[in-house]
Amino acid sequence: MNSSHFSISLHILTLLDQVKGQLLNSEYIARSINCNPVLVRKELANLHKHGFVQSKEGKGGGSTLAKNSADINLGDVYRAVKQKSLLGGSRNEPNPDCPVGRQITKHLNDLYDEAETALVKNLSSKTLQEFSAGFK
Amino acid sequence: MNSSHFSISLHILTLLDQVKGQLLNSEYIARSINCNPVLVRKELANLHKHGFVQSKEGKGGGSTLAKNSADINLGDVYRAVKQKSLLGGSRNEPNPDCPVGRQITKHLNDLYDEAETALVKNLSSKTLQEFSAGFK
DNA sequence: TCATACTGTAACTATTTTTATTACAGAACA
DNA sequence: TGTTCTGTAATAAAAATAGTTACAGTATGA
Repeated sequence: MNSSHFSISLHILTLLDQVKGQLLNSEYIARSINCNPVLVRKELANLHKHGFVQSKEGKGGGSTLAKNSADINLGDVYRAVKQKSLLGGSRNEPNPDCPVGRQITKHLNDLYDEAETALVKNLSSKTLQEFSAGFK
Repeated sequence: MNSSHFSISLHILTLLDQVKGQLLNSEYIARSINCNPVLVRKELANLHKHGFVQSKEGKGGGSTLAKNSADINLGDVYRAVKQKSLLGGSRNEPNPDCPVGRQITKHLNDLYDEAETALVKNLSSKTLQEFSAGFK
């Protein structure tokens, strides 16, 4: 993927959890993250698509969590946010005339899938509520 | 890190294991990977620094494994190759005036460290020999 | 009903990161 | 002593990422 998506999404979700149902707009969130509001809105669009947040358009609008933070686990967030494999994905095709080059993409993908599964499993053991509770 | 480093390093190590002690030069390796030979030499320099390969300069030179592939595990390779945290690392500092912004970097880093440890543990359960044996 | 303040999205620009290229000194070899 | 490598630096090109501008559509309330 691109790791900052996950950071930004988690930052957003944490903010939304902290304010308990209050609507936050993209400008406010962007100031906390210190990034562009459009980037926040794009990230929110993705979180919305995956059912983590609800948004309200128009004046006084903003976003809020669509479910209880205890029911959101970080592995699910990771999967929702993920765009491409964490490892892997070189831009050049290895040489098909080389026995190693011909097969390595598949072998690497298998390896990466397994490794990433282990990572996601770890993340899945934590809820947003737990993560958010660490902030005082 | 930058995931292609790991892919390239593993590709190199696999090639070196396949030819069992024969010296391979960076040009040959680069053709299999389909990348620039200088990139291969840089990657080899790092693998050399971490004791995975030996190199011989001069005419007829090249590289070879510095130890038995059964004694190289993929978690160690990952750690040798890793340059920065897999997740995390956004380029802007979150807002220190926001309670969430002020603390999130640390919280994210802790989270990422644990998740990455799970991933490395998975990789560590596999040796280069096993990986390389998958190629026929 | 109209000004205001949002979201959602697209198009474009800027910045940063990654990869490729060029170049060359020094090593080993025949 | 010419050739073929490594090792490394400097630079250029390409790709990925983030930021900006712009604007249509939606809700709000004076």
